[in-house]
Amino acid sequence: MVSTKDISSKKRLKQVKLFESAFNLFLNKGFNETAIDDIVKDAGVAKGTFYLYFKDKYDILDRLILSKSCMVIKEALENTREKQQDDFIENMIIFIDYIIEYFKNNKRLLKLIYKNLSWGLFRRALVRQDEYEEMNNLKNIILENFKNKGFTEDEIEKNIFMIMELVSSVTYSCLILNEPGDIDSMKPHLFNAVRKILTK
Amino acid sequence: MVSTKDISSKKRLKQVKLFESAFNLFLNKGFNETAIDDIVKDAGVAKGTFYLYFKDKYDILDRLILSKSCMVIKEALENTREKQQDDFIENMIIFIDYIIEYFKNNKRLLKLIYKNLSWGLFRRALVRQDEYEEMNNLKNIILENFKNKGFTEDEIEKNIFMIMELVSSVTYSCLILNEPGDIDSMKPHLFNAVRKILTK
Amino acid sequence: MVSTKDISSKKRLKQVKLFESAFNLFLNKGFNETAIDDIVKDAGVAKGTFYLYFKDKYDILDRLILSKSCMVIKEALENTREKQQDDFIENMIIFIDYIIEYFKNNKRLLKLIYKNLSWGLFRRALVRQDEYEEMNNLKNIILENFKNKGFTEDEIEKNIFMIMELVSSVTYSCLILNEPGDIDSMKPHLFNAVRKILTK
Amino acid sequence: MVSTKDISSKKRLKQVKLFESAFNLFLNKGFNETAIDDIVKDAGVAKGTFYLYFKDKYDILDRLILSKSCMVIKEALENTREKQQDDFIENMIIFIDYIIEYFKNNKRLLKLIYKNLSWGLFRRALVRQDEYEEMNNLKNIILENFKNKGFTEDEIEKNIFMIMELVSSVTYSCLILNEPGDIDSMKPHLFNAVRKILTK
DNA sequence: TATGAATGAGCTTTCATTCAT
DNA sequence: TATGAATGAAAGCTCATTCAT
Repeated sequence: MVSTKDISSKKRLKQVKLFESAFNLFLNKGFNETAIDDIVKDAGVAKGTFYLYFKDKYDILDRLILSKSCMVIKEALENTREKQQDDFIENMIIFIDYIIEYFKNNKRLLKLIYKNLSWGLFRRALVRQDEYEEMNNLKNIILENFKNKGFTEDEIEKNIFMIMELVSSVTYSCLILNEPGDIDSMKPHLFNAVRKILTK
Repeated sequence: MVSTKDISSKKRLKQVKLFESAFNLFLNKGFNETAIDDIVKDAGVAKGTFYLYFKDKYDILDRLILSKSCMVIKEALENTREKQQDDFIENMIIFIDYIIEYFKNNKRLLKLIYKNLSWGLFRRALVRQDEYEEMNNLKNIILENFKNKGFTEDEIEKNIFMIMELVSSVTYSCLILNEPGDIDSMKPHLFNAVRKILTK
Repeated sequence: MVSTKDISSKKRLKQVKLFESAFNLFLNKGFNETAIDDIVKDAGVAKGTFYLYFKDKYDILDRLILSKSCMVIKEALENTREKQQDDFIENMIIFIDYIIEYFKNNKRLLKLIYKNLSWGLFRRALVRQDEYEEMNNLKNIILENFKNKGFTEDEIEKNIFMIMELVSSVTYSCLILNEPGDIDSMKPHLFNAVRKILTK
Repeated sequence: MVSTKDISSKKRLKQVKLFESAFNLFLNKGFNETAIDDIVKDAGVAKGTFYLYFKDKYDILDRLILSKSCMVIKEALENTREKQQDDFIENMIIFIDYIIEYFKNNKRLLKLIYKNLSWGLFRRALVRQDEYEEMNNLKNIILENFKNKGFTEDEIEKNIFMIMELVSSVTYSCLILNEPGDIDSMKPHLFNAVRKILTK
């Protein structure tokens, strides 16, 4: 006899398999170069099954990007909490550095999610409070600390947004296009800029 | 009697027509949604003629982006020279503001060239000295002035690069995604960040 | 109710229809003059269906040639066995004559498969033992008999090869190009040559 | 002042250049893979000029094959006359061996002209008495000698035709397809077959 | 004679999506 | 839920040939 939970698991299994197959193929072949056919063959399910769980190729990509981005940000936040400093600006630098180092080792993931690694995503990730309660707490701590420095809440949000845009855009350019050079020689200037932006 | 120049003009005419048709279609329908068929029909030439002048759809896009970006940058530089201030940081702000305002009125162009409006492109534009001699002069003036402020040449290049990335990325996000809000309420913070980055 | 076999049959039906359409069109219009479009229209299936069953136009041609060649050779072998003589050389002549007569009535087929009607094909046909068990038996009998005549196995293979090349090439020339004349006035000389080659 | 002959030479020059370019490209890229565009670019003339001298791509191929085949046959005949033996069958073997050895060193040429290297071509070559007077003399000698052996003229022509077909077809198969093996291990059997056919 | 820009029908191939089972 | 055969519009691109100059 099979329990309801087992059926649900079995059902979920195909979805998970499709998700993983799509992820691997997008990373290795690229999004445009991957056909639905490739995904279902890799996942070992029928073509129709794909459309049972996902609207289309862009649907699975979006979900993939959200999932992977959340993971990276969560990791970065956890790492920052572990190494927590007194100076909140330095915590920000640690957070940024973790993300940069992560993508240095996962360039293909960076390529895939680049266009969506932004404040918007960050916000979406923070909103999913059921999954990331802890993130929310941390976020509040960050906000609190900047307020103490004399920033308004609007200023904080906009500055964080700008920093996210700056960092992701520079990281992408250095790691993927090697423009204007390698990320390591860029880091001091980037961190410097971040520090300046965050200083009243 | 038809002069050699006229023949050459006639020849060029089709290329120009293709260029314009592609530009309009890319803007209105989007790049992926525009077929070569659409371009040649709009230009009123045969399909083969397209391949006489362009390698493929990406070739015409690249040339389009380069051409339009150069134009915007040139305009911005000219405008900056006209309104030239004593303070070079303020000149930079004027330059940036011009570009932002330009794209505020040409959102679809921004969408099209976003991924390529970067320092790399700027550099390519500057390199075309025959076309943009004046730009080169201005660039030298800028470099000279920052050196006086105590920046090394490396610092200048990297900071300008970061500012370009920051500005383009924030402009795109605000104008196209309206994220985290409208560009006008972002501007003060953005300009503030730029000023901080450019201050020793 | 539809059995599994019926579903499979239905599936196969389109492939068979494509096969037949391609065969007729190749015969009547020629290979190069036949477009995939022509084939699918004639078969009454969608273009994509063609690529479900065949890699490309050359794939269907190859399979067509193999199938038709096997058929002719099989018929010729069966006919030879029916009219079997004591003298093995005469059996060979009967075999050859059957093939010549066959193509006399199917000149367009000869045109289509000529380049591939060779010892290589013959060997491939013989190898398909599951489909042509009887052919294998006959082949063994032939080999056995020539060995008795004092030929080495190497000699037999090479002589059979040469005869196949000679016959197919002369048949093609006479039937298709009428060069140097009609096949019937060529036959005595051709058979004579074959007899000489097969005589120690 | 330019003489009529010079103009004619100049005119001929482009034709010759086209001929040579086509030959090299057909050999190196293959006939189907060579576009008229490739030929005219290589020859350094305009596209329209091609159609001034040749009907189409097949026209230039035909002329190429005829020209090159005549050359090979002429060389083979000259070589045979030099090494002339008393036995006319052995002269035939020398003639055949020369052609085989020639193509062993020019496999790509063999590939190109194979379908047309036949008795028909041989006859066409012999017919061009103005260009190949000597060939005609030799041909007559051959005919004379076989008549002495008791062959009718019809028998001679048909046997020579069969031998040409046999040799070219076997040579092609061995050299290009390596089927059923290399040409050198085939030669003894081939020459043996030729001798048998030519023996009353 | 010579040019070469222009043609445009034609090609093969892809692939997201559907739907009867 | 799950299948996978079938679809067919649409894509990018080629190239022999023409013709005004």
